[in-house]
Amino acid sequence: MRHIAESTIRRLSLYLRFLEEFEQGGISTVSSEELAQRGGTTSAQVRKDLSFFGSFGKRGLGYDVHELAERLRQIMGLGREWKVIIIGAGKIGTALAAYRGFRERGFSVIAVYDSSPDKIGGKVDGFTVRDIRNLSRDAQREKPDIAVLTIPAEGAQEVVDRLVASGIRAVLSFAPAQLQVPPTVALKNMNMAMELESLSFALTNQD
Amino acid sequence: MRHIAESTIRRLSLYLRFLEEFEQGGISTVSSEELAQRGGTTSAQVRKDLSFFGSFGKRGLGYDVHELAERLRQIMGLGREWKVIIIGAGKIGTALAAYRGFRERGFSVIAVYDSSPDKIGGKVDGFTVRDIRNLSRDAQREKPDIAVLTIPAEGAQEVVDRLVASGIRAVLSFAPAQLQVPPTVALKNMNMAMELESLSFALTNQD
DNA sequence: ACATGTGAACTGCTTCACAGCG
DNA sequence: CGCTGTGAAGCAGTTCACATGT
Repeated sequence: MRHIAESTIRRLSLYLRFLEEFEQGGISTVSSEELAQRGGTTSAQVRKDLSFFGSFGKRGLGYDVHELAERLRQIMGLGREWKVIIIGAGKIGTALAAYRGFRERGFSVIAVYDSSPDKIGGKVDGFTVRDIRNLSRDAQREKPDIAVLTIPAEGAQEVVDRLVASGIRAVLSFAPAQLQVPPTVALKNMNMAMELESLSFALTNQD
Repeated sequence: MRHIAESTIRRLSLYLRFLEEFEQGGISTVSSEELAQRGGTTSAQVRKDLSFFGSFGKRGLGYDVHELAERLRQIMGLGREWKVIIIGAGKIGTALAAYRGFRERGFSVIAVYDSSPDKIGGKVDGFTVRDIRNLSRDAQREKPDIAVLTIPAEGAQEVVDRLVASGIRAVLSFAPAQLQVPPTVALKNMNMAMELESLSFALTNQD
C-alpha cells in the first residue's frame, strides 16, 4: 500500500467516532461536508483521506453511515481484539487498567506488570500485578499485541528493549522520554509534559 | 512574531528536556548534531527550529547547555508558575492531581472539580473536590491559566464553554471528543483511543 | 442538480548545502 | 577547521476546482 500520513490515520479515527454517533442517532447517510464540520476540517480533506483506501460514496448523495463505518473499522484493523499489557502499576497504569472504554473498542488488557515488591502480587482492577522480570517469558507465551508503558522515564528504554526482544510490535508510551525502537515496531508517545509546555508557549506568545 | 509550527514547539520541548539532562550530567556544551540524535531528528532541523527565535550558538563550537536551556525556558514561557485546574475527579484526574512532575515544571494544580455528589467534598491528593457548579465563580476569582479535562465526552463541550466564558485561555482535554473553542483559546487533546487505533492500523498494515 | 473522486496548484515543513564566523 | 545560521531546493500534506457519475 502507498504510504499513508499519520495525520490521515488520526482523522480516520475521528470520522469513525462520528459515524458511530450517527449510527446511534439513526442517521443513515452523511456527506463529506458533514463529517468535515464535525472534525474541524474540509470536505476535500475527508474525501482525500478516504480516497487512499477506495471509493465508498455515492455521487450526488454521500456515504452510507453504516457501510463507511464498517469499512473504516476494517481499514483501521478494529474488527478483532488486540491484547494489551500495561507496564507500570502506578496511578496512570491503574487508571488505564480500569478504563472500560478500551475493551469496548477491542483493546483488552490481559496483564499488568510492575517492578516494585510493594505492587507485585497486589490487585489492580482484578488483575494480579505481575513481576516485570517475568515479562519476556509471559510475552512469548501470551503474545500481547500492544504494550502500554506507564513507568518513569528512567528505565523505560530498558523495558522497551526487553519488550521488543520478546516480539512486541506496538508500544504506547506515557514515559516522558524519547524511546528508540527498530522500524518494525510502532511507537506512539503520550507526553503530558510536552502538551502542557505547548500550552505554556501558546499562552506566552498569544496576544 | 512569525508563525511557529506546532511541530517546532514540540521539538523545543524535547530539546529542553535533553539540555536539562546534560546540565545534570555536567556537560556544558552541545552541538546541534548531538541534540538531533537524542531527539530522532537532524542537525539542520535543530538549527532551523532555534533560528526562529535567535542565534544562540557559537560557530565551530556549539551551544552552551545552560544558556540554551535558559533561552528555551524563556521562549516556552516556563519561567513562571501556571495555575492548573483539573475537571473530573475520576481515575485519570486523580492520577494527574497526584503527579509531582507537573509542579516541578511549573504547572501547579490549584483545584479539582467534579459534578458527582459522591466525589464533591471528598479529598484527592490533599485537594477537597469542588462542585463543578462553582467553576465559573471560582475561575473569576482565582484566574487559573490551564484547565485539564478528565471527564467523559458527553458534557465536555458544555464544560469547555463554561471555562471559556470564565476566561480560561488554555485547555488540555482527555475527553475523546472534538471540542470547539474560539481561536483565542489554545486547545490540546490527549486521545488515548486515537493513539491505540493508530497502533491498530500500524499493526494491521505493516508487513 | 448534487456530492464524490481526483489531478493540479498551492502551502508549508524539512532537508540540503554552503557562506559566515569563531 | 568545525559548527552554526540560513537562503534555496525538495517534498509532503492540504486545498482547489472540476470532470464524473447518479
